[in-house]
This record gives sequence, C-alpha cells and structure tokens, in this order.
Amino acid sequence: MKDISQAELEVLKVLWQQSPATANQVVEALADASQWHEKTVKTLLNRLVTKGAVSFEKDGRAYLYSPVLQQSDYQLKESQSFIQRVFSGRIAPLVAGFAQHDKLAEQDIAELKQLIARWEQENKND
Amino acid sequence: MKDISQAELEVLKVLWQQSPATANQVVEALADASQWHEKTVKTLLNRLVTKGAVSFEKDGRAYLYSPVLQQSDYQLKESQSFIQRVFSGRIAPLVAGFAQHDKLAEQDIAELKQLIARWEQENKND
DNA sequence: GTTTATGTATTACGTTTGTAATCGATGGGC
DNA sequence: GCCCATCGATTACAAACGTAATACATAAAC
Repeated sequence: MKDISQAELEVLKVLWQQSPATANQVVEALADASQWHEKTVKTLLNRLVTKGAVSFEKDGRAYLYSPVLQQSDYQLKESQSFIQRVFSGRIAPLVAGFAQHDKLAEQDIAELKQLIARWEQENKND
Repeated sequence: MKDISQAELEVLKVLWQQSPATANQVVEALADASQWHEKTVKTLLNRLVTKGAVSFEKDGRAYLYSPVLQQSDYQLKESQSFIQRVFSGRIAPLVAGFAQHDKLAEQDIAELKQLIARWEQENKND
C-alpha cells in the first residue's frame, strides 16, 4: 500500500466514520472542516482508490466508496513508524514529553493506568 | 518553520547527536545507516539551513553546522500534530494500540508507570 | 429523442521531496 | 603564481502532493 498523504487521510477519515458513501457525501462531510473544492475531494478519492486504500461499487451513475484500509491498521502502522522515526522506537518518551508540557489530562492518565493494569494482568505469568 | 521532511530529519538527527559538525562529518555519520551520496546529504543540509532548522558558521573553507531546532521541540510538536491527526488528539488510544499488538515491553510499562506516578505527585492538589 | 446536468476520468500545474550532478570559488600543494 | 582538489551554491529531474479545471459519459429532464 502506497503511503496515504495528509490530505488523503482527511478523506479516509470520513469514510471510516460513514461508509459506504458517495463522493458527494464525502464532499459535504468535509465542507465545514475544510475549504476544499469538490473537485479536489474527488481527486483525493481517486488517488485513494488507486492506492488501494479505498474501493467502490457502482450505484447507478454514482459510486459508493468504502475504506479497504481499516483505521486501526492505519493507526498501528503509522504509530509504529512515527515512534520509530521520532523516538527511536520507544513510546514512553513520547508520553513523557506530553506530561512535561502539561498536555496530559486527567482522563489520559486514567486511561493509561487502566491499560497498564490490563497489560500487567495479562502478563503476570512472566 | 517549514516542515522537515523525513530525509532531512535523518540529517538533523546526526546534528542533534553531534554538533557543530562539518558536512563531511555528517556524511560519514550517515554512511553506514544509509546509502546516500555525499551530494545528497549536502543538499539536505542546505535545505535545512534554508528552512531555518540548522545554522552554520564558516570555519575556513568548510562550514560548521548546528541545529537551531532542538530535538525536544521537534518531538513535542510532531507528537502533538501526529496524535491530533491520527488519534483526534488523544494519546491513550495510541498506547492502547501498542498494548493490544504486543508492542509494549516491560521497560515501557515501567517508564509509563513512573511518569504517571510523577504526574500524580505534581497534580495531587487538584 | 435531444439537451442538459451531473458523475467519474483525465489532465494540469506549481511546490515539495528524494536523489543527485554541475558550477563556481578558493585554499593548498608545488 | 598557477593548478587542482574540494568546499558550498546552483541547477536538474522525476515522483508525490495539493489543488483544481477540463473532458467524457450517461442518466435525468423535458
């Protein structure tokens, strides 16, 4: 799968939230958040199809688009490559940076604690 | 500051580890890890200077390059934009994704626990 | 049935990026 | 003092990207 560009990602996000969707539905979904021209959005959809990240089926004259690439897969792969590139593969320093700059909220901490607890539960036989 | 490309980042990393450095020192530092031609590295150095991420001072005929953009600043900004873009701004789901796919090591957990403890210590008056 | 509007496909075009080669200046060797 | 090796600066060029406009096909309107 070719890399998804940032603009393409915005289009993909719409499809992750609502699919299948026509090109016009995607355009409308993006209308408030972005200033993109309809033609631009359609180009992006096309590129996503070319890259294999999105598929479509014909519905009369229009197409119905659906994501092939799943959000969780995308997130995992991008996270890994990001953390590798920027933090040499270690995740804690990323979180530490957020902590230092007061970018962590109570809720983040709660969620982190919970998933650590779960991790320890599942790995307690080590 | 213009965006730093992935190739440029590799050059910056060298300077973060060792600066000031001559172009040739950077080339050599990258020689094992990459297949980049000397000219390529020098182009990247130049682009980093143009982007304001790196400065230099003349040392005879050669230049001595130093990072202007600090690694921690870069990391924080990139982390924020990455998490915003890919996880709608919430950090815990990123860590959760790692946990689910067994990408977390004992050490990561230990570090996370420690920084959570520190965070709670500093925020206990809430 | 013919025109028109609307969908997708194709083409466009400037910028950024990856990956260098060439140019021009200048310090070092002789 | 002149030539050459070696700097950085400039230029190159294809692919990807952002951002559309134009072309082509066909369903809808009449």
